[in-house]
Formats: sequence, structure tokens, C-alpha cells
Amino acid sequence: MLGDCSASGDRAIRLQMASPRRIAGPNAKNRAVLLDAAERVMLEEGYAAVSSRRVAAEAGLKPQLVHYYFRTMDDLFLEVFRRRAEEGVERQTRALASDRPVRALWEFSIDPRGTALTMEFVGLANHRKVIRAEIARYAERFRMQQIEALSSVLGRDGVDCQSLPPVVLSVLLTSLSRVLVMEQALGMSAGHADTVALVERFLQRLGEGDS
Amino acid sequence: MLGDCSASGDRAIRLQMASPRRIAGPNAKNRAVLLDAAERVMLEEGYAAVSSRRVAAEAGLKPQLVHYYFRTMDDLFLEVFRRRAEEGVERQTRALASDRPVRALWEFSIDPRGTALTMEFVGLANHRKVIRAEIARYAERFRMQQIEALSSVLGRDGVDCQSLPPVVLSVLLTSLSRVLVMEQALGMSAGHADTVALVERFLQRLGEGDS
DNA sequence: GTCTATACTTCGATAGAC
DNA sequence: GTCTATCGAAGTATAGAC
Repeated sequence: MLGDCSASGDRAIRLQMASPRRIAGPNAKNRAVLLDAAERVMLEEGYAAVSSRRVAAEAGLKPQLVHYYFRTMDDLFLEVFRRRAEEGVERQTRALASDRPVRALWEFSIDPRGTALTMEFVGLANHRKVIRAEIARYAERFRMQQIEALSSVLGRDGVDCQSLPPVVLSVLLTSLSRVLVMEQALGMSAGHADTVALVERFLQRLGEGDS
Repeated sequence: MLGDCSASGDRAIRLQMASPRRIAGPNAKNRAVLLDAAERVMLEEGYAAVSSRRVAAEAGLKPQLVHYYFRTMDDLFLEVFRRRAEEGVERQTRALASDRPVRALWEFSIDPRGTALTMEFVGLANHRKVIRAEIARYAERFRMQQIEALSSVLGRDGVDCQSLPPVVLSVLLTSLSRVLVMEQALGMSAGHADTVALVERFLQRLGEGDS
């Protein structure tokens, strides 16, 4: 009768507590198509617009397929996030290893696309704890990486480490870039040019002036 | 204090192009109840959770009543925003008029509740242009007010106005407070204490040290 | 002036057909 | 291994009863 559910040959433990429904393998072609579509919708219309139906339409697929490739919408969000976060870690690693690490970091941070997506995820994190945990994990990783790199730079270039600890510089650069990009999205620009100029002067003091 | 929009009598032109459906007057008691409920939901679960059903449940009313008091959900969002924005303008005016204006401004900006709500609206603004326009309008108003007040303070206290123009200070304080609050919401704290300490030192230089 | 009944749309998710 | 048919809940909004 009923009892014999997931019997032999399937000792595999169901880590995902939920349904035994079948899901596509991680390398299926449509997975990437859907991830791209979700990301596009998220950027253009905000996370709230990312529904299975909307994403499917964007990808040119049937809505139900979203649930074949991703068990839940949270799974989809998580994968969109992880993909870009991993890419971000790599880009930041390269930036911090360059000959002008602070400038490279700044230019990387001020890139609107990355920030816009991040802001969407931060919004999403407000009411989805799985997402919040994942974002926090990566954000701390980013900051630690920055602190480490900035420590050696600030020590080397005769900047007063007392009045500007590396961790504070990290917070400052992150804050400025985030808010500048955010305000630009709103159509604001008051004070932006002057603020960027201030950062440029600081970079020059570090010997990382504009080439 | 707030723009008491839909004026008296009924010569009032239907600016809202849409339906002639009847709507409650602006002072009906349940309006405030619903606005409060919407704000609470927005803060606790994010803007995406603010649906007519959810808000009604929070307010202890029937879902359809939301549409009696507010023609559309956007109208509801706008009124929640305007109410707090007007209050914010007043609070900032008082802060900037105090004997330690920069400190008062900083403490006002770093208040989590105000920032959290603002961030929700910024997220919402990504895909609702009516909201975007309204937020931008108020944000510029806030900044202008700050610049004006900071100009006299910076001039007065011997801070080098060349290297730190008032508008840049405004952008800096806004950015720092926004991001600090945002990160706190994610459970992050790395570098926060040090950053706050830096701001404190700056306030001291302005003669606005902690009493 | 205030609220109810209800239409119509879109949502996430599952079961089961190929 | 891949996709379709379909369910039940939740979404916005309107028309009309009290």
C-alpha cells in the first residue's frame, strides 16, 4: 500500500525537508536561462516583480518549469544571488590585488549594476530570513577581504592609521558608493560630483591618482 | 500640517483621472488606522507584504475597506510616505536649529526607524514611478535644508570649506547613517563602532562634542 | 457616508503525463 | 529526464447594498 515510500536504492537522505518532487539536475540548460531572466526582472522591475510566471515569460518558458528547475522561489533567489556574489568575490580579489587597490575597489563599488542588484537583495532580505543569512554571510566576507587589503595599503602610504582605521575606510567607501548609486537611481545628483572629487583627492594622497 | 489635499466643497477637480467610485473623506477615523497598519507591515515584513488583505488584517478590518479609504494601493503608499516625510522635515528643521545642529542631524539620521522606512520606499520606488517622484522630491528638499544649515556651521567653526564643502558633508552623513542602519538590520556590525567614533571626533572638532 | 458581495487576475506549488 | 494540467490561496479593484 502506501507505506513503502522512498525505499531501497534511495537511502539518500532528503536534506531539503520538503516534498519528494523531482527537480532538474544543476547543469540543465534552462536553469541558466531562468537565472538570467530572474536577474533581469529583478533589476528592471524590482524583486517584488519576480514571480514564477513573470520569470518564465521573460525566459520564454512555461511558468511551471520554474518549479521544476527550482523547488521554491527562495531557491531561485538564492541561486541568483550566489552566482553574482561569487563573481563579486572574484572581481574584488582581482581589484585588491592590482597595483592601485583602493582605486580599483572604489571603481568596482561604484558600478551601478552590482549595487542595484545588491540593494534589491537587501530589500528582499527584510522578510526572507534564508536570504538575509546568505547576504550577511557574503557581506562580512567582502568586508573582511577589504580590511585585510586596506590594512597593508594604509600602513604603507603614511596615512594615519589611528584616525582612519582600515575598517572605517571600508565602511566609508561602501556607504558612499551604495548611496550615490541609490540616489542616482532616484534621479538625484546634488553633491555627487563634489563627493566623487573628494574621494579622488584621497586616492591621490594614497598615490593612486588618476592615470 | 500636511498638505490637506482633497480640499473643501466639491469643486475639487478629479486630478486622479480614474474611476468616479466614492472614497471616504480625508479625516475618516479608519484612514489613520489603515495608514498605521500599513506602516507597521512595511517595517516588519517589507513593502512587498503590504497588500490590501494583509493591511486590513493588521488593522482588524475587511480587505475591501482598504479600497474604500484609498483608491489604489499606490495612494495608500503615498499617504504613508507623506505623513512621515512631513514629520521628518519638521524634525530636521528643529534639529538644524538647535545649538548643536550637526550632532542633532547625525542623531536624527542614525535613528533606525526612520531609515528603515525610507529604505523600503526606495526599494518600492524602483518600480513605481509615482512613488519615485515623491521620494526624490522630499530627498532633495532634505538635502537642500541640510546644505543651507551646514554652510553656516562649517564657515563658523574654522573647518576648511574647500576640502569639505557642506554638500559633501551632507552626502557623507546621509550615506554613513543609511548604510550603518541597513547593515544592522542584516545583523552586521563590523566597523560600526569605529565609524561612529570617527564621526564623534569630527563633531568634537566642530565644538559639538558629547555633553 | 460606510461597508459587503463579488469579479477577475496572478500567485506558488504539486501531481502525474510523456 | 522534461514538461503539462491544474489546485487552492491571495492579489487588486469595482458595483451596489445598507
